[in-house]
Amino acid sequence: MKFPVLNRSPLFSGLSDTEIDGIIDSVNYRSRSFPAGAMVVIEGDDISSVMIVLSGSVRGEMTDLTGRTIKIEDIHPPQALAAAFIYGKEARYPVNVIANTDAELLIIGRAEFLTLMNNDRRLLLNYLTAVCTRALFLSDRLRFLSFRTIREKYAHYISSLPGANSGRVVINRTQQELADYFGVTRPSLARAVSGMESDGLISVDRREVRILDIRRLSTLSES
Amino acid sequence: MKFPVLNRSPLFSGLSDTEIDGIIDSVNYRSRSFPAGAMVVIEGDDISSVMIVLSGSVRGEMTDLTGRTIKIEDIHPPQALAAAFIYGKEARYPVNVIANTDAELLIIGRAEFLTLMNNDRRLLLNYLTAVCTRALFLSDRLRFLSFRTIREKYAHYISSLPGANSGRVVINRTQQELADYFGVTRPSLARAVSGMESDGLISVDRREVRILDIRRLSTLSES
DNA sequence: CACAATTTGTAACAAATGTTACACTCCGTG
DNA sequence: CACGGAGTGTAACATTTGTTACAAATTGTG
Repeated sequence: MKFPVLNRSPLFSGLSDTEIDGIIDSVNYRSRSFPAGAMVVIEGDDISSVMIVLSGSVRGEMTDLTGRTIKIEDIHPPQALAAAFIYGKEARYPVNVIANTDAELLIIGRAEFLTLMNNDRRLLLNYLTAVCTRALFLSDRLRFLSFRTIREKYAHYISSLPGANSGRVVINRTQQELADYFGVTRPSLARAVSGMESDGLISVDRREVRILDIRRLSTLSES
Repeated sequence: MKFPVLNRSPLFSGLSDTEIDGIIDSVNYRSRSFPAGAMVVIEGDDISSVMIVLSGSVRGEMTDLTGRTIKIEDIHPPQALAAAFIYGKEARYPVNVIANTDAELLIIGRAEFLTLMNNDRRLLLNYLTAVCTRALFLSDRLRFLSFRTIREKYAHYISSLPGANSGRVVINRTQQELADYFGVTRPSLARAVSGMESDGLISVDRREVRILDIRRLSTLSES
């Protein structure tokens, strides 16, 4: 097999090694090596290809106005770069991508990847699943960040958990993880939660929350 | 033509009326009428079909813990419901959808719509463009909401506008629109901007902004 | 059981933002 | 020109959140 790592990619899941080889060979692909530290793509570049990390690792970095960089995330084989953006209107890379180590990337033009998807329904469904799941994830995050107060975020969060109707839910994250999820600091979250408890809205025992006053819980943002 | 409104849908753009008819007829579709006020889908329902509004209009509504509803958006012909989520893992409607007026919806099963896309490359590309563009939009919004301070959001916003390199940009939105985009109130935005001006970071004349001190502009969040 | 690491609760103060209200400029209209 | 609306600048005060620090509770481990 040419690129053995691909059979662990969600994009090619359900396909045999032979089929993957056949698909890759049927198209005009390139593979390109980058030495450690090399720029793979520059923020603002047009996204014209699917780029899949085959070996090594790369990282996304945002650039500050002064040129200072902030690391966003590492991308390891067999993940793809900006997979959910490829066919977007005027899609551009939102960040710089730099090789952490010597790295090799598989590059397939966007039109040719479209042909591949057209020829294999499983590949198409795999890609659609990836993009739609990403959109779901982003939309979910956006909902929580758009709530103003921590109380609102917390109220909506616990009411979305299984068991909310029965008035008793269990949060399966640490407070720190939940705070990160909400985009707030942990002490602030703890303060908001204990405030809601002393207001009689909920009753908290560590990760177990009982909903005491549904009506006020939902209207707290207006009072 | 069976459903004339479809030729104005981005999903079918580039296809002739005859082709659209052919595509629809080749698949097992349903069209369903809802009287004004009827529930079209319930929050949490599995997304198993593509649903396109053919006539009338429907609205998305979030439900509060008490049952109070908050209107999210209206959906008019020929828009689709939750188009970017259809193929997501365990995709569920994030909101209730209710008919504003008597409304008719075209319903095509998700697997069958996949077949349609497999048979027509233009349809496939149209759908991919829609989903990816949506992911881009969500990702962009998420970036701004994840900046802590208004100054940071504003700094990143103006530095992403054309002309930022020349040190002079023009914002083509009202202050109110920009404040909504950032998820803050207008007076707060105005205060942050005038604070940055009196700190010598920028010079503002209504919608025209000159960048005076790029270095400090990007480090303001740490001071 | 003793111990360390993790997680959570809480407090005091600083910083940022929301809220409300009002004045001012710009611009189109009668 | 007078008028009104839209957009903007600004101020005072309340509220919320961040920051920092430390204590208490829980969990895992030898």
